[in-house]
Amino acid sequence: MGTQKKAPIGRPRGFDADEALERAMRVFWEKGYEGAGLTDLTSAMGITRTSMYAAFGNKESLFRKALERYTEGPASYTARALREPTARQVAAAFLDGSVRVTTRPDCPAGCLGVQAGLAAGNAGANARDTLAAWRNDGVDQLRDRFRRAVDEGDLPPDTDPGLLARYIMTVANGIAVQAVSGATRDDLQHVADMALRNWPGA
Amino acid sequence: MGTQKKAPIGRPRGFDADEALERAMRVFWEKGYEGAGLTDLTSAMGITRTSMYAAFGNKESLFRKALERYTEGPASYTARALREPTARQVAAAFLDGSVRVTTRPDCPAGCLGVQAGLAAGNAGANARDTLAAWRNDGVDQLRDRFRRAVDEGDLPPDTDPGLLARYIMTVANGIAVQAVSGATRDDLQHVADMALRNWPGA
DNA sequence: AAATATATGTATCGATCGGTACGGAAAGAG
DNA sequence: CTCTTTCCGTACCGATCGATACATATATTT
Repeated sequence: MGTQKKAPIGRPRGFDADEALERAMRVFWEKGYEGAGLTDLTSAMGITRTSMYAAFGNKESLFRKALERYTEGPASYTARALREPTARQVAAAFLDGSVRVTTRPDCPAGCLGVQAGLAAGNAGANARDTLAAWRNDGVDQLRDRFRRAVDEGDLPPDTDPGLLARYIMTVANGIAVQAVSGATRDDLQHVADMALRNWPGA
Repeated sequence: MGTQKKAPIGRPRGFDADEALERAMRVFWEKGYEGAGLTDLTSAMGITRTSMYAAFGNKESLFRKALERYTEGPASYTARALREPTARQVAAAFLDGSVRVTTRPDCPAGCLGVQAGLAAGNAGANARDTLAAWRNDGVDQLRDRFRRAVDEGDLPPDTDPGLLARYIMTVANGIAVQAVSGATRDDLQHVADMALRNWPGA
């Protein structure tokens, strides 16, 4: 008994959709939304155009799913950082995570959420807006967490949680740009440390 | 006597090349290298494809010239900042300039040197590398200036000029990303101020 | 077995990409 | 004037863009 998964009707797909999405994420990460062609994507995914469209809809929705996977995979340090006990530890974990992810030797340099589409033509406008919303969502999450820290007395009462969140995200975004410019992990870890030397209240 | 400019032989061009380059720069700034099509560029420049190729070579060299114009125009705050008397003032002028340029109401949001091509496909690889070199050149200039400040006793002798330069550029790059994410000039000015609170030695 | 439903592979669509061939137009040189 | 040089406008090139039509293959359902 229990929920036995019934085999879906029709011919089963001949590839692992998760694995294919992972590959697509890497391509978007490395080449950006507009720079990643369907040929790049499908050849990296190991499937044909037809299979991609059947499984993921179109390029734009493939990109959105790839961004979700990025959020829950490489960028999961964000959610972990938010659970740190103090605001200072939240900020440190967030920046350290940014440094590590943007300089992983087995992944493209930089951050998918930044470099996949800061500026775009008509074809990439939706992806660009999706990414801007993604980044702003990160700021909001940090702000809410810092607001709680103020309420709890973890941060001084005159602290501006929104400003602090914007500041941390700004440094993280800058780290992503520097990573794709060739800065090393050591370089950026020192930058992240320096960015936290002016932490309020301590 | 004197250098009297002799009219060039052949039909004179019917447009202002500087003005056309300025327009092209705006398009690259707004849409990025890959996102800016020849149709976007030439229609904004007010000239035909043929005239563009005759005057600027091709898309890539047009982009390089547009980046030079950006350096000497909107991004000229960098050269001015480097001439400030103290390292602290250099850093403050550089970040303030970043904030102002990336949030000008009459220009696209963000920084051309960042958003025009962080990630790119094969077609934009050269532009991406050109931009990375441009950003790294900025870091080098800041580092040299801070190194001089250490020599002059303006900064403590144990200061790492390269780290300080990387830090300032990281914040500036992050400001550019945040500007294109919708952050306001006030938001980012506060971020810039916060980034300088941990200035070494004072 | 036949019927149905989904996946795959090929071959291609119209649109757009960056780049150009070619002929006419507008200037100086003779 | 004619000749030469350069610029401009049209019309077009092959390549690539994202997306699809169609036939075939492989599964479940009846």
